[in-house]
Amino acid sequence: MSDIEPWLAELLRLNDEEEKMTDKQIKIVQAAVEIFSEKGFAGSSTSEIAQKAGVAEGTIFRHYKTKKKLLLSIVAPIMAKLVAPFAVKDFTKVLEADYPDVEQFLRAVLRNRFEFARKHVHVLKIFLHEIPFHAELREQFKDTVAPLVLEKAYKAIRHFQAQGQLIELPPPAIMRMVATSMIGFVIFRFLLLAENDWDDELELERTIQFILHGLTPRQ
Amino acid sequence: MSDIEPWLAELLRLNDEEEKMTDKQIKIVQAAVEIFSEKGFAGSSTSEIAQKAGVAEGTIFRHYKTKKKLLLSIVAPIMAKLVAPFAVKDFTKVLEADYPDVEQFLRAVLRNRFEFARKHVHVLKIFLHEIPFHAELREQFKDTVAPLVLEKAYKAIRHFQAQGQLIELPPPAIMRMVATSMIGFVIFRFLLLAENDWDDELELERTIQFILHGLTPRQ
Amino acid sequence: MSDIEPWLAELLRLNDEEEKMTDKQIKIVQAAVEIFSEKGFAGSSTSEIAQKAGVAEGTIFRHYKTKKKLLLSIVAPIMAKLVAPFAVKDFTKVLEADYPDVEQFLRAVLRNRFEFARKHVHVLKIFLHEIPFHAELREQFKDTVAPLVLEKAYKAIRHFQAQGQLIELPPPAIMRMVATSMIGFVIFRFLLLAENDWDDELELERTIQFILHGLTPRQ
Amino acid sequence: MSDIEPWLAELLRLNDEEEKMTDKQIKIVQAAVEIFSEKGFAGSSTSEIAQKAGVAEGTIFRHYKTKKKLLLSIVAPIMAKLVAPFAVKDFTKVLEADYPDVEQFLRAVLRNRFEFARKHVHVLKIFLHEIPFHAELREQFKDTVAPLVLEKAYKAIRHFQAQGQLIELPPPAIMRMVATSMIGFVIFRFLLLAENDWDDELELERTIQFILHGLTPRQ
DNA sequence: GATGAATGAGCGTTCATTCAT
DNA sequence: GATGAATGAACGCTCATTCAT
Repeated sequence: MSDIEPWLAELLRLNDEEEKMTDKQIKIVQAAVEIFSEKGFAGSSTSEIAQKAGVAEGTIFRHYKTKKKLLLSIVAPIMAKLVAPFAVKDFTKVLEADYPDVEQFLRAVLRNRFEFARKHVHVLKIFLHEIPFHAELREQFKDTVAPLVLEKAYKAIRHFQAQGQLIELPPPAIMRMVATSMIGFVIFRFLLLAENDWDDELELERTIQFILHGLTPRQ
Repeated sequence: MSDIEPWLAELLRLNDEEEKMTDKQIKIVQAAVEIFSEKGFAGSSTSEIAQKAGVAEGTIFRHYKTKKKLLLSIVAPIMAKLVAPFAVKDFTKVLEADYPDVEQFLRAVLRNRFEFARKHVHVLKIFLHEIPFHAELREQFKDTVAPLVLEKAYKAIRHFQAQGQLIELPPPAIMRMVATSMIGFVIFRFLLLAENDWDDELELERTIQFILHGLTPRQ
Repeated sequence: MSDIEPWLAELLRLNDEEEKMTDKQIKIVQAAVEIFSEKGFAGSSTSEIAQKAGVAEGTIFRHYKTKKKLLLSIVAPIMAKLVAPFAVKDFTKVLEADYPDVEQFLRAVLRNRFEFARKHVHVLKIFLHEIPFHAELREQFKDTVAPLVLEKAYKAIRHFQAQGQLIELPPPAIMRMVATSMIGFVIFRFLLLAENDWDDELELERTIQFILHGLTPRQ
Repeated sequence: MSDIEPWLAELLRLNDEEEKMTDKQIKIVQAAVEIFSEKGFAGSSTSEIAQKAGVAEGTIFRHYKTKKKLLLSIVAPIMAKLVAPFAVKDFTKVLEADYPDVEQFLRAVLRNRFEFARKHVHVLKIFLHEIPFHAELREQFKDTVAPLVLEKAYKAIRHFQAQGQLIELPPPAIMRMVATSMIGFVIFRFLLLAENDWDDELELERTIQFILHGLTPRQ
């Protein structure tokens, strides 16, 4: 039995097909993630993936008819997972019950997605890199992922605006500020940071405070 | 004489080698920028570039010994330009003389870099895409570009903190928030935005206010 | 039980091994005939055959160790069948008893082989196509099939020449004319003809008359 | 300068592009003809052709974008050449002036096409083999080649029928008999014959007499 | 300086065949 | 007997790069 990494298991569980995956198939995905994230899709060769996975090159094509389908099988599921927290049905109830103020809500979301990013850095990196070059990904994002999360996010924004906890900017503008700061935080933390003194807790809190100060009314 | 696009002229002027560039060479760079930005470096072929540029394949290699050097000749100069505003010698004097408060300074910088981004979207897109895959670019950025701009930026931050115009966070943290919001704004505007009602002036101002509220002390 | 087509049953009966053939084996042969005849041997893939036959790829190789042996198992038997009418022992007796004149003999042979061709078009097409590329087939034809039929055919030709019913050309020449016209007729009818008004009976008779006029003495 | 074989020169002259063909290109075509005719199109590999031609594999694809286009560039021109004798404008005049009786006409055609076949055996073999598998070839044959030759042939047949030199069968039937015997002769001579005592002149004359006796009225 | 034919390594993919289950 | 995952050699084709003209 091969050592299937936890993040991979979780990502694959999405499809409910994980069961069917053979040992070799998992090794292929694992190798592909590493190599794609290191060299980019177009810069990676299937022979290199096969070698790293310890399988014959033909084996890759038995499971994924083309190199591109291998990419999509890795990258497409991440999108659903990425916005999963917003997919709950009774979103408004959750809001009211669990998050009395915007700070707690924002902190919960940021923390949760930060953990998610930590688990899936490699796949997220591939996703960010390849989305401009693959129409299928862009379409999936625009048609199914983005609308879902935006709808819920705007609902939350209007909810807190009604309570006077957020300034009266149009929800898309607020959304943009928050998303930008969140994504910027994640990119900085996982893609740029190489070394030094960095305290996740502290910086996360600073980012939250920055967003809150930027978006809450001064009394 | 070929129609050399203004942004290209400006970018190339950097090297002070513009003079030496032949008509064909300019066409090559122009074609390469278009194709690299559309398909990524690894996904582009030199033959396609040659075709779009209207030159023979060999001509590309006469001017740029390798495909990679062609990329670097396009992408490397953008880095210097990107941080040019911070390269003035008497930075402190400029600060004191021209920007009495942080809002004006931030607005000036953001506006200026926004114009720059508008001119160089394609090259910037290539730059963002390729920097993770090319050590030379990363090195150049870390060794020459980043230090210069960070030094000046920290100086400015400390300057405004000393005047009580910025909250007392460590300069790198402040820098991160501002940079994240700026870059996020630019990416959103130029890479994601497809269509709709978007007012550059308005959104720029909103972004500035967001940053300011997030980073200035409440009285 | 699979629907085994009559022509196939007849062809396979040759080997006296028909009994041993499993259901799956028959499906494999059936699929192989269709695909070989449509795309040629070299242009067909075993995986496509397996798919069309509804069996696993491995199953083909359990029964026929190589792709080529599958071809030969289909094509080799057709040769024997092709010349079967000449394989009767007391050929001269049959001639004297049943065919008083050359016209009746020729008509009988042509009709009979025409029916045979109708039944086995696909396999015959494969045979014609592959014989130049497979030494085994060529050898089998030259060493066992051709001699047998030629011997009998020459006997018949000499028999009718002795009776003054055929002109005095060397038997091989006569054989060539007849064979050419017969094969030409069959190819035209089964491989070229796409559409139109064509009356088998009429054209067959015309062909017979053409051969007879060409080869019988004018009084 | 490479030794360009005469038959190849003649075949290529068709296109009036022969001039433009490089030395290597000719070697490629020459090697392709040999290998295709020996192993069939699907059974040949481009690497083998390159090796035999003494060029790099890439060179083949610089001149012929695909393996199939290489095949077509060889096989398509033969069709036009094949029926060239019927392409003369004033066909009826030629008939009346040069061929007072059907025997002379038939002999002229047969001899001429026999010489043609001698020159182009290899390419003709490829043509015969590949026509069932390539729609382009079939279309070209049905749409442009066949109609032209049939029109002229039927004209000649009716011409000789009007003079009482041919029996009153429908021209297509007559055409079929003649074509079958001609093609059969050629195939027998060039594709089947391996060795022995065979006198071209004698056998050609026998074939002509066979056709004539089969198709001319007995007085 | 510019060309484009030529190269050969390497690409993604398919293939006939094997073998543990 | 039947399966289908696995193989790795070979396929058609593209690539960045060279060099004689």
